Order: sequence, then structure tokens, then C-alpha cells
Amino acid sequence: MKNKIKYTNQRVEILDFLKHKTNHPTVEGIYKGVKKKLPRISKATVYQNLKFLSENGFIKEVNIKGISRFEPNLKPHHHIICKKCGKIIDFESKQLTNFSLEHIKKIKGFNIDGVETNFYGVCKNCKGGK
Amino acid sequence: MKNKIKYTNQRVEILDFLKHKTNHPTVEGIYKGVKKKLPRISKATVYQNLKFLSENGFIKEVNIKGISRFEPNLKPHHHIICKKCGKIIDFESKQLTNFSLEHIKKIKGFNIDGVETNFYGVCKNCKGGK
DNA sequence: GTACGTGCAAATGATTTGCGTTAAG
DNA sequence: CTTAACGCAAATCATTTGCACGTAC
Repeated sequence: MKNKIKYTNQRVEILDFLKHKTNHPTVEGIYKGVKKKLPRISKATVYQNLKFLSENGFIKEVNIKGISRFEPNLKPHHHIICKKCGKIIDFESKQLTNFSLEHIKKIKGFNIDGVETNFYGVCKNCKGGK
Repeated sequence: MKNKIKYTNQRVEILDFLKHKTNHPTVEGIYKGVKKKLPRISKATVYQNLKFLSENGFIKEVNIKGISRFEPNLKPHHHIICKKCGKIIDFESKQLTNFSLEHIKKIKGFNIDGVETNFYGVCKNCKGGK
């Protein structure tokens, strides 16, 4: 028999931890968070599950400055990213998504199945400090 | 005295190697390429210079799937990225850039100084091999 | 009962750092 | 000369993997 997905405690708690997060936690952050509920969980398990969950469409992975971060928001959306601290703010806009997809369709005969626009700037916090 | 930039052989050759590349080489690729001209160059030097050059606006860094890649194209532009092999195609469009910037200005009072849209799909090569 | 998942520790891969030496200006 | 940059090896950090054991179903 093959591919029987098990809903283990670890998996469920990781999903639950991510559920309403909007701050795109790192692996480290998720590990620490889930550890409160499941003190014996290993970081490898967290890595394995995050990979599994994103490959199977339960969550989405974003890579900022070379490190992986995860979000539960599956709807197409865009990001505003602070160039200093790496903070990410989600930004949903069907108008922008559609415009981009239509635009590229006109320009090239490409077969695109996802778009995301990243806006870069400096957040209020970081602007204060210098 | 402080901050006197030296135009060393290594630095010049790295810049020169990147000059007309449109394939967004990785550190490894740049290292191998430059090694042909300067066989004694070390990988640390390549890393140091790529960091220096991108921090000082000579080149741009892109991070795809967690690994750093570099491009000489400093003009604002967008990317079409193959989800399978990671191939990146540049895609310049002032129209899209301007639309995005205008759009976000309307939505939020944000102070944005850069945009880039990433389109995801599967390239012809990868499409063939299922 | 039987895979699939877990935990641990070791392995890998990318990138950084410390430091004595070299070379650009 | 003086100091930034180099080369090398060791260190660090994120992520992956091998394997014996545990557990969801």
C-alpha cells in the first residue's frame, strides 16, 4: 500500500500554529512555537512536515534573503518586504494579480500559473532607527 | 583614511564575467567561470566580492529556492521562473512596473522604492520531460 | 500489523569569518 | 607605505539524511 497520509500530532500542531499567523514565521519560529505544545518535537520533524505541507498545498513557502518562511494564506497575494528587517506584509489585490497575468499573456505566449509581486521598502520601525 | 575601493583583478574579472550574462549565475558558476581567467581565485573571494558588488549597486542579487544568483541587469524588471529547474527569464516592462507602483500607492500610504513581479510556470525544457 | 512518521545525531551545502600574506593606489 | 583585498582553512547556519524506534490507522 502506498501514500497513506497520517495526521500525526506533530503535523496537526504545526498546521494549527500556522493557522492564523500573518507574520510568515521561519522554521526556527515554528519550531519554538510548536515546542510549547509538543516539547519533544525535533527540528527535523518540523522541517520534514513543513516540506510535506507546502508540497501538498496546505501552506505556502516564501523565501526572503535566503531563508524559508511559511504562511497559511493560500490565496494569490503580493508582499511588501522591508529591506532592513525582512518583515513581510501581505497585500491582496485581484486587480494587480489579474493585470499582471493579462499583461504577460499579451507580451509572450507563456504558460504561467502563478504570479506574485514583491514591493520593497523600509518599514516604519526600521525607518525610525536611522 | 577610510573606504578606498580597490579595483583588484578578481573584482574586475567577476564584474566582467557577469557583464553580458542573462542566465543569473550562481556563486558556483561565477567561481568556475572566473577561475578560467584567474586560476588561483578562492571561493571566499568570490563570495566577498559578490556581496560587495551587490551592496554597492554594481550588480543585483536574486534568491531563487534559497540560493543566491546574480545579474548585471540593473534596470527594474520582472522574472519568469521555472518551478522545476529554476531557470529565470528576465522580462522588462515599464508598464507593469509603473502600474504596480501606482497601484500600491493608491491602496496604502507606503514608501516603496522597488517592485518586481515574479511569474511562475514550467519552461519548455521541463515540460517535455513530464 | 504495517507503513509512514518521529527523534536524534551525523552529513551536507551554502555562506561567513579569522588571520597571516599580497598587492592596489 | 598603508590598508583594502586575497587565499586558505576553520567555523557557522540552514537544511537534509540515515536509521532504529514509535504510532496512526
